[in-house]
Amino acid sequence: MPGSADLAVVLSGLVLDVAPRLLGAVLRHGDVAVRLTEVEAYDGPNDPGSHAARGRTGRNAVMFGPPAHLYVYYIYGMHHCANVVCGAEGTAAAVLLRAGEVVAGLDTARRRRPGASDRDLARGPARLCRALALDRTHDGADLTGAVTLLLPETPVPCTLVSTGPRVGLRLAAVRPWRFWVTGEPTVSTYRPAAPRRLRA
DNA sequence: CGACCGATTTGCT
DNA sequence: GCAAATCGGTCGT
Repeated sequence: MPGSADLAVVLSGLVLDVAPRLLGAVLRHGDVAVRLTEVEAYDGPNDPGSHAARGRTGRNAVMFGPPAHLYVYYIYGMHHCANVVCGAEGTAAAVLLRAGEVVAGLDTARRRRPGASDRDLARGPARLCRALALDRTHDGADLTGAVTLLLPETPVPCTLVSTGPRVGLRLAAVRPWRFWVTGEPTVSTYRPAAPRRLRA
């Protein structure tokens, strides 16, 4: 039976091994809980698509810290996205939590996402943060306090895990480091990275 | 200090 | 299908 002590051990592994093991895990904040159905791996400074690609900065410092902590960043002036820090301390690997299914606190999640269908409540990285009310104040939080992560008792079998290119990146999007539970309706729709607008 | 741009979502055409 | 919304991180002058 996986206790909280095991979490950091599991997450300290190689990010490509850890990412699929997060599928089916339950992330809880307050009364809202989300079962993860889609994640994306980022491999620290070795990965051109990672926030850590250009070394440690004020924003990404948490990525360089110990595993089993939350890295939450703010983007596009209006959205938050949450990652779970993986790998040994100093490796700066992380797994972006792209989508999930709300399995508890449905009413609270619906209030936070007015107009959204239940399926869409946490379908997308920024939507997931909105449903769980995660923001920059949770950056660096360990996963045993206000926010918890519970690994599945039995991992989602690899026959039910699909992989594909990462979403929304300009660089290295082609690496098949996105993992999702095959057939899950809460998985976000694939969108290739937007082409750069030509400058006049 | 100024300019550029992003691991997105939403709404309108 | 496409562009707007909106701001902090990062880099160049």
